[in-house]
Amino acid sequence: MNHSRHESSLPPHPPVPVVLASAAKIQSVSDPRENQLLAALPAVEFGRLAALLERVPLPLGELLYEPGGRMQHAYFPTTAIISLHYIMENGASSEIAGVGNEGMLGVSLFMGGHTTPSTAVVQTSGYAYRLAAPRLMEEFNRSGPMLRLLLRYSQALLTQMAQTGACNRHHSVAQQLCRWLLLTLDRLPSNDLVMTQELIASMLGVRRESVTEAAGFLKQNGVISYRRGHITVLNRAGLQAHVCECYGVVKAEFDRLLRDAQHT
Amino acid sequence: MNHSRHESSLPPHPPVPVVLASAAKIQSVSDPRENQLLAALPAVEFGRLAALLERVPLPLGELLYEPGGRMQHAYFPTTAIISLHYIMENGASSEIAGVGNEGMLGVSLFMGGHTTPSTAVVQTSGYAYRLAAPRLMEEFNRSGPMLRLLLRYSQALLTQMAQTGACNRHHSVAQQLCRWLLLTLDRLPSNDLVMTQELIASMLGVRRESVTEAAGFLKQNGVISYRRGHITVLNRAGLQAHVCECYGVVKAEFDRLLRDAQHT
DNA sequence: CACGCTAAGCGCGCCGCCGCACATACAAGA
DNA sequence: TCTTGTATGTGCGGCGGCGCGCTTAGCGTG
Repeated sequence: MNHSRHESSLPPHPPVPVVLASAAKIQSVSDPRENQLLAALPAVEFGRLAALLERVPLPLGELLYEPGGRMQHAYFPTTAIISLHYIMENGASSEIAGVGNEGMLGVSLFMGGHTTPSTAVVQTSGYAYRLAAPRLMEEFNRSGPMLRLLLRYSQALLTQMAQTGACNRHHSVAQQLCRWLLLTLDRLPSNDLVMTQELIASMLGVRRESVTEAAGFLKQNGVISYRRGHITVLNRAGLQAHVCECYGVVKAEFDRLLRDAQHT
Repeated sequence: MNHSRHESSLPPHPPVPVVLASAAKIQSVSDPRENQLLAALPAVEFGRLAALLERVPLPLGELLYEPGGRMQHAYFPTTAIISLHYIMENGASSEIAGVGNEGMLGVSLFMGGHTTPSTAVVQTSGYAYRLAAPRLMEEFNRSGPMLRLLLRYSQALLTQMAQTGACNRHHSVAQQLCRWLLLTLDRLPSNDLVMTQELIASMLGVRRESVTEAAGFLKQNGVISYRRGHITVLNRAGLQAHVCECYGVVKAEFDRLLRDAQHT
């Protein structure tokens, strides 16, 4: 059910250099295949790319892309999570999609627009492999597995965005918080997220106090616990009991993507 | 500014066979290039496709796709408008994107998922050219202008979805109504839309009464007028005065798509 | 021409979320 | 240990949108 690669066997994050707290597998072998898209590539294609991939640390809050900018790299997160935001003229913001080890940042590179109106910011610190835009395009233009994989991922991303939009309209803050926590959990090796309520609020596009209330509710039910900047999920099933259907739809689409990718 | 191909020079729709009311250009030459994507194709590619395109009438309300189904054709609307919906478990629905003569229905065909969780229904009756899925794929797989054009369109669609999602979160029903009217207007040859408030409500994902209220406000300001099932825009600038930024962003992205397509 | 269907208008009370203004913690650094 | 910054908790009034039930009115049909 949980498609993350390891259970909660990791030690809790050291509290101090928060920025690198999630660079969990520092002492383990670092392998681009921790990213599931890269892992889904056939050996030939992966071999071609492996030497071109550059492992980079992504500290919390780093801006990877701003509207109007020009992207130089695609990013394939392994332990990091990147959040795609919209920031509206009045300053209000919403997350429109998240990118973790199941995906990549930079679909606009091969979609051809070169720019998007969204902002990309690191939501959970960690590592990613990045690939220079021209290298990505070379591989994409071979019209082989890479093209098919990236297009397939784009569709999953599309689904995520559409579902998030509908969820914004029809579901409560508590439901959306559950959705967000579950999606984030699926991208993390542990049950502990380094995250303030304020940040979550800006993701969901709601008031910080609304998050406090929803989080308080979950805490009372023993689903989560938290302290200053950390949230620990105690009971995953509890989250699933309160979440709306949107989580399941998005999750199913990502699962399908990776299943399909087996026979690419 | 208004990129529709003709001004409001058409006669008002005949009231009776509402279903075909917008098949406005029945007596004029029918040309696939009324669809702007097809028009943007270089002559060679267009020539290859022209014989494979089949002109079909799309009556109001026709379901072109349902979740879990398998799409057999891509549709390139000329006078019709297709709406992509999400229908949630509790029956609530939201439009996540619209497709008019600026685009196509069926990106999932070449994205590779073959299915999407959304529903496609005819929002404004009219005509479209359809292309059998295998024919679309053959052209797409030539990795030529068609591929680049469709990918570029996918990105515009992505932008539209993301923007709609954020708009759902942060803007009022009145603003969203203006956005919806303007986007629809841009896809129509006239200023008259055949549309009940009930239908608009289900698109925006709000109560019918909320639409009534917003529409009443616009009517009082002389921006629109309406009667049973028809809405006429009297003052386009008035709509733009009340709309949120979201319209402009989506519009700009479509314009950019078509501008880029010139040098494809 | 009268009927009936359906679109549109209206008025409740209600609820969820907002915006604001505070009051409390907690944790890092001096 | 004390200070200070920041994260979290809480309580208010207000408002936008909901759900409901009902009325009014346009339009096609018989």
